[in-house]
Amino acid sequence: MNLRQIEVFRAVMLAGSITDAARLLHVSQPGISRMLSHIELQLGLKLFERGRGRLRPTPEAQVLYEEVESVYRGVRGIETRAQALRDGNGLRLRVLCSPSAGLELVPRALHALSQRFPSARLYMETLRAREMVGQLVHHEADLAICTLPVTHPLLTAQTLGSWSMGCVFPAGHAFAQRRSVRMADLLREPLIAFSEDTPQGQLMRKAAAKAGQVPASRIEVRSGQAACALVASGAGVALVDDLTARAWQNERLGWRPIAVAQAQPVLAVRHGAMPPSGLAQAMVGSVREQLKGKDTSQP
Amino acid sequence: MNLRQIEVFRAVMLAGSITDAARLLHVSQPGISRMLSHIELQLGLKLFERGRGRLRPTPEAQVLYEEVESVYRGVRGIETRAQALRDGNGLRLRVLCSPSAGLELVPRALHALSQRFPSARLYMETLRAREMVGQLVHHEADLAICTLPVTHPLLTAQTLGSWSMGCVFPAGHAFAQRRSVRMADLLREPLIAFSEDTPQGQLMRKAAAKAGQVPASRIEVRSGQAACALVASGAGVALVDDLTARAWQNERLGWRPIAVAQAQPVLAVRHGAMPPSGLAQAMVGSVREQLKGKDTSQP
DNA sequence: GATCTGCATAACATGCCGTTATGCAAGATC
DNA sequence: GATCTTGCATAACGGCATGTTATGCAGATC
Repeated sequence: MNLRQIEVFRAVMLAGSITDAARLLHVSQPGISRMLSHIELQLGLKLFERGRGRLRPTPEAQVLYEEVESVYRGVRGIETRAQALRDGNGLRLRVLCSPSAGLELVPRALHALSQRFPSARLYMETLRAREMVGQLVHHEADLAICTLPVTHPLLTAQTLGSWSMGCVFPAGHAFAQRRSVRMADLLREPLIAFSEDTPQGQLMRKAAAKAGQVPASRIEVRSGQAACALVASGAGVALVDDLTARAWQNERLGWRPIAVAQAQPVLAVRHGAMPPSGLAQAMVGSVREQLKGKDTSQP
Repeated sequence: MNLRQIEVFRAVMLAGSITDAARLLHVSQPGISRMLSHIELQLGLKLFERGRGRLRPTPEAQVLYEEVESVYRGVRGIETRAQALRDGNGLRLRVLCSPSAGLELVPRALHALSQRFPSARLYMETLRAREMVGQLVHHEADLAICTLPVTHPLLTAQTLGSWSMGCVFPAGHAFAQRRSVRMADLLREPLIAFSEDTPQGQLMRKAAAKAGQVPASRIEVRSGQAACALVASGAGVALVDDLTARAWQNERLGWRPIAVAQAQPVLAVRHGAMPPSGLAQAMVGSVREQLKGKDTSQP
């Protein structure tokens, strides 16, 4: 018994006549007549008594009808569930991100995503790389937006865009007049920067070496947040990633890119064995959009 | 989403690959491939990730699969239920019968029916006409086997065969030598017969009038059972319906038809608005078979 | 690099399911 | 009781879903 047969049988039971069932299903009467005969033949059951100008269901038909109705509801349930999945509902998306991406990039991307999928259930958490790996591997999160390469045999990564080092300074500073800041210029400023045992510190050291300069920092920090906070309180200028810099900029704080800074990738990382949900793919696209629009917003 | 699509999606989820799903469904691989693409297009959902030589279900597919599995089970339930109905299971048959039919005719018919439908649930009850009508009208019974005409606007009747009056006598009686007994012969015997205010009494009176005879009965009874019991204890010979006579005959009791007796109908009566179940129709056929075979069994 | 496995596409056959036209039987109407 | 209306069945036909075989391509395997 196929689904069309179930629909037809149900319609005839509901309508009480072949003609009305045809109207209910928006098809012609002979189609229903033939289909019904075929159903009875195939089931080996007489479902309706013809005659006296009316169609009367046999007891067998009434028993079968209960089963048929439940299947019909089930099929409607599939359609409904599929619609919900298209709308991003029925599945949650758990996004992890590194601290710098969690300030502006991922929040903006998630906001855009929630506009596109109003009924989606979204979760976000800011973590260090080590913990990200654990959660992704154990399916405790679906997607991670990272600013540093993450390697693990079970995980797959995808480049979404890039970030680089930038210089943060108080609003009135002379750097505000330039389009970019060279490493050499930083030597003459009270510098706040990442310790060399942090990943960002390593990058900064390489960039400085490339420029032939070794800026000695007065104050060392272990997060872009701390660096920006120090700059905001007047402690000097800072070398931080541009993702963090952008998030902190306001009327008291400015930033400019570093001239020779090397671009670093922003990565989407997920479990390799489980294909991404449509929502996860949309999130990846949303982050990519945010990174693409980045260059035009400020300097 | 139609049923074939549900089957195909389920098979692919179970088999883990398109090729194996095709094997599972005993069709060719390209058919499944095209069908699966069509399903994804129609649902607007990416259900599987192709690549790396393997098919991996997306989270959406896994969510949908639960719904699909329940519908699939439901459809299997319909098939199973239809099979049960074909076997006479899943529906009960409640048969009423008049006392004379309840002695042998209906029991034999029900026995034959239970052979044909080993798993059917059958009920039988012996009632007077008045109570039969009430139970049939209120759907408390499905079918009645009557030996007297029953009329009611909601009920429909169908003739299955006929019965007539017969003569019951002790084993050694001279009647045993004849093929039939004439009314005139009964005048010379001590007669036990139905009171004239019973339907059977009326019939007997008419038959006697037709033969120009008026047998005066020594003992009057109101049931064929009582008449046969009296004959068995030696009280005389009796005029009873041949259905009852046949049931009572043994080495101590014989019976012969009455020569001029008029045939009376055996009727199947049921509710007019509700079509009969297949089981009820089979029961009607079974009773008809019993009545057909009746003439060959005895005298 | 050769081979094998798995999926996609093309081209074609077939049967289900839709259509319109029409006939017949049974109530309904006058 | 003749006629009209209503409801179902049948015939004849067309399109699309669903099957087939042949073949190409990509990635895994040895």
